[in-house]
Amino acid sequence: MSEAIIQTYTRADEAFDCLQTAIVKGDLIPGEKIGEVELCSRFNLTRGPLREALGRLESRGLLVRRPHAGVKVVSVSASELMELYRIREVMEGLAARQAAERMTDQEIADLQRTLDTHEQMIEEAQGQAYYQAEGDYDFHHRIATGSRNTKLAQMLLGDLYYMVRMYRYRLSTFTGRPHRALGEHRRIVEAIAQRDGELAEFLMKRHINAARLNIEKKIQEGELTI
Amino acid sequence: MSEAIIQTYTRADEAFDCLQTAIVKGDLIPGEKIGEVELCSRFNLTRGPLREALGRLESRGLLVRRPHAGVKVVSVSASELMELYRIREVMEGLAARQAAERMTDQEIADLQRTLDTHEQMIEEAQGQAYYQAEGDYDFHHRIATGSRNTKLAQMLLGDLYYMVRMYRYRLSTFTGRPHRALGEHRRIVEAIAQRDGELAEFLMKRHINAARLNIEKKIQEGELTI
DNA sequence: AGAGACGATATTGTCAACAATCCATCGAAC
DNA sequence: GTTCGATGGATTGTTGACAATATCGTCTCT
Repeated sequence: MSEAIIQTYTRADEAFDCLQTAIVKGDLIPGEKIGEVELCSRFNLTRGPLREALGRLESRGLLVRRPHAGVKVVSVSASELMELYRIREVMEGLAARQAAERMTDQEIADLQRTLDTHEQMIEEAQGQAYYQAEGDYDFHHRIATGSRNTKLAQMLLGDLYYMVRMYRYRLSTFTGRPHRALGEHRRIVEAIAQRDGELAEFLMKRHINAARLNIEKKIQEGELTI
Repeated sequence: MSEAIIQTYTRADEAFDCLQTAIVKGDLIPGEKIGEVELCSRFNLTRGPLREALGRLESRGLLVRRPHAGVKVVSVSASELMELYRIREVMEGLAARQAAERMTDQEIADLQRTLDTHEQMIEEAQGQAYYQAEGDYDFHHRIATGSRNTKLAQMLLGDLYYMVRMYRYRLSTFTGRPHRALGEHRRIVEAIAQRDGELAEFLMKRHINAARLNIEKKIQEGELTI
């Protein structure tokens, strides 16, 4: 019954979640050395589960560990962030194509309704970047799971998005092209609704490429500093 | 100044490597439940480092853990294996394109020499699948690192290849199209040498797609059972 | 004064014992 | 005979203490 839902959470899971959100939100500064005992007292944990969580986070690339030297949050350079977007481009392109082939009509309808609420949020917030970022995340999340490709969704949602979101929180000023992005989202969903996988892939790749170029331009103009 | 800095090996690293190779080589059967103490006695470890390694392996998707219930090696279905190849297709396509843009002339020359030795191995072994598999792995490994895309290489070499190799060991009979694969490898390297990233991406995607179709056909014909 | 070496200290890596939880077997009731 | 429930055993999760190692400060030598 509800037993299937109740996943008994272990201390290590708790530690993992705490650390992950702390890293993403920027509470733990990249490059800074962190002591295990400090982390334990900060999150009310003991070192056993903490070390297990550290192992998981290291394997996901969110932090690096040198034996006997401590852990530090990974610091990603601007060029590395651009590389992340290149990876997103091809992977989410695949996700969009497979989503067009496999999403149920129900899911597609939900997705379209979601875009409506996004549009409303944008108009209400009038430039507030946060909602746009959340809406964008929501959209890509649904496409990833809609691909029905377990490993693909796992890599996108478990690895890449957390690293990208790390930067969204940090440079709180988001890309700032909400209307344009929403239009691109709409066209992608349209292609998915028509079951045109090839077009969906093309549009998604172009969408992410545009976002990358936008960030790249702002960095070169000095508006964004990483 | 190379990374000759001896990274002190910790017990957890040792456990991680042992378990990973054991899973890949098939010493640990998918689906089977494994006790922690059994693993400890098998690899001469204590439970502390072992649990840390288990956390890493779980986060990489090589095994699943249910709290208080034990761990088991992940069992991937045939369709999921095909999904893995779809992911490889787009990611290695990107790797090939970036490799064409960024590999040094020296690396490309090395890569071409590597293919020569592969050809020799194939002729000598005359159908021995093992060498072909190793050569194939070697080739794709070099392309991934040659992309100079740290995260991309990490995802390919750290996640995907291990899951794919898991199956190569298990169904010891490999794809069995060594000459054809070698020819495709040669054309990819040729494109890289000419710095034609677009062509390299196209050829790499077609190469992996062909491998996927080959395996898919054999599965449908009943020659391969997963 | 600068550079290298040495040692103290604090931090990490490891271990073995304790507590919490699940699974299987056994028993009883329908 | 079958199904449901409880209890015992085994296994996992957690904890705190112990051992190994890197860093930092100090000292000496050039």
